[in-house]
Amino acid sequence: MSSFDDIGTLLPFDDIQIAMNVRTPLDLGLAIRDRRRKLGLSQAELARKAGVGRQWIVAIERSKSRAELGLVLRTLSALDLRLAIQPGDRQLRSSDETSLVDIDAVIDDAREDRR
Amino acid sequence: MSSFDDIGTLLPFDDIQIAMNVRTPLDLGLAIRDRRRKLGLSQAELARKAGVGRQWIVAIERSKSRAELGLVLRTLSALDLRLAIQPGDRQLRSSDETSLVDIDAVIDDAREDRR
DNA sequence: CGAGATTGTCCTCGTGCGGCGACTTTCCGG
DNA sequence: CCGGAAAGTCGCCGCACGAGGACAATCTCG
Repeated sequence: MSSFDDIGTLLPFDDIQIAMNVRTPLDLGLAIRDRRRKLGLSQAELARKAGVGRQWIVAIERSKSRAELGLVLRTLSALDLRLAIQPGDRQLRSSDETSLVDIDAVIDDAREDRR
Repeated sequence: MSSFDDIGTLLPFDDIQIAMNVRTPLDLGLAIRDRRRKLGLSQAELARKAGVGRQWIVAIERSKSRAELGLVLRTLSALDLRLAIQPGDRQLRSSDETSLVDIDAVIDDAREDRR
């Protein structure tokens, strides 16, 4: 799991992160942990502010693949982080037949459950 | 610092969306539907490419609050969309006591299940 | 070195997700 | 105006989520 795939995970942790791509749950976990620490919050505090269980924070920070969206959004909000959708790199036209993900790769991907 | 106070939700659907903020599951649903349409994909096709059930696409496009993160990421990937985390507007210092979300608001928020 | 906080694990339990099949309804072209 | 595709609904079912309690590791200070 190379930390630096592309643009993701860059923008060091020094002070502020300008932006960070989220391709996998791992990316998200790192971002959350990083931010939480910077804000000087404990997992318990963040959990309370975000309205989730403390356990859940632990799990999400360690790249929980199947966390539910609502909680993620609340957590990010509690950390004063924003989620943005941007167009990907691949420039596809209307009826481009690019095999985006495809079932095969997905099944493979589905294998990566925990950790 | 951020020159763009509210980059969210702007940038119409005309051709391309430069960026769109995701504050709620609804935002996500709209973005997905919009993008899918532009790519000329049916829900079934997208479902197959993203490796999710067709039902799930229906649900997510109509703002499903509790969808799981992994599927969302796969779907966005299938649509060639990127998720990015950005610092929020609120500039908090280390031990800022800003009541971010707080349990009360959360319970309230939890009420908004479907639609 | 010990006390308290912080983090991580294990467990149980209830609730709902997500996939799938089967329809129904809406949309759209010819 | 008809027929087929796309979109949406309903029900069933297995399985994992997420909360919370109890504890075990760390960490951090005084």
